[in-house]
Amino acid sequence: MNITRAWEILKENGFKKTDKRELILTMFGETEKYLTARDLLSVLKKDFPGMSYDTIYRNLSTFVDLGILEETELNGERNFRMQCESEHHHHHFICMECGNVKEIEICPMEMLSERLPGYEVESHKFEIYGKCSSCA
Amino acid sequence: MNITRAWEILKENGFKKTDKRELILTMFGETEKYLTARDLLSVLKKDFPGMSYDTIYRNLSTFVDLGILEETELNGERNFRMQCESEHHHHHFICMECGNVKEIEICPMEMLSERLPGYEVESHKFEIYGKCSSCA
DNA sequence: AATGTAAATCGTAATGATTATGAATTAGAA
DNA sequence: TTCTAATTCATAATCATTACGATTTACATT
Repeated sequence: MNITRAWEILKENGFKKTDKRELILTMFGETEKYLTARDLLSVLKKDFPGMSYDTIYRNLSTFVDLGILEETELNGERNFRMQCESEHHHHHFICMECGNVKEIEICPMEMLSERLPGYEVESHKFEIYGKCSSCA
Repeated sequence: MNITRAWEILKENGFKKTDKRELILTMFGETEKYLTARDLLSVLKKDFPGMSYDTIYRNLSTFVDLGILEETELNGERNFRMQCESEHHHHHFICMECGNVKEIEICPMEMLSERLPGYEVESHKFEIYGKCSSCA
């Protein structure tokens, strides 16, 4: 996902172009790591001292709903990052040291669905945590 | 994990036998579902009106540390349940309707470690959510 | 059984993340 | 330029969780 595409999606869904959204998207565009609401606010405060959590969280929710961002929970905090370009379903290795994310191409559900007769699978979560090659 | 074994572990580690712990363990012993701190308190308040979250959370942490309970995060809340008897590593299907839990014997990490050269895997999370056969 | 002491609990307050609200501002269409 | 709904601001409320000092309790020891 790139910023241009993000704006397209926003426009298609009737959302307006604001300087706050611009900055938030820019921040996500510049990193592949997961960011928290706090991460964003601490940076955005510099340009917009009046910026409030309301603005952050409201936009994060919008972006997740529109598939611009993806979300996960780490240490009891919601974390967000740009939705992956990869068109195919995949999972993540997350480095707990530097925050870098590596895509895992394999999905365990492929070989598992047949093992759950009668069960209706709605979603699943598969994430690996550890140290990336640079941090290890 | 049964309650008798839980008390053994507590005793081994120098923890005392209290009526609060007794009730908490009983609640977990009666269900295979995940419970939240709120779930516990709402029931325990009946027997101990003065019971506080401090007591609940302190004991939940203790139990998790000792391997008596296992923990997961669902909808932004910490959820706990009796640690599975199964001696071998496994994962869970969790029914979002009734809360029932089914053990998944397969672990995706087995066939994945070799695909992460240089990466140091510390932990992983694999959970499946949906409706169990009764609820589907 | 009485005593001593560390552990556990109580009552309550603090914290941290997230959500909500009403007033003021602004983007973008008309 | 004007209008209006969307957005933001400023602030407060909520919810889950953690912390703290005072009190009580389990249980080992005498």
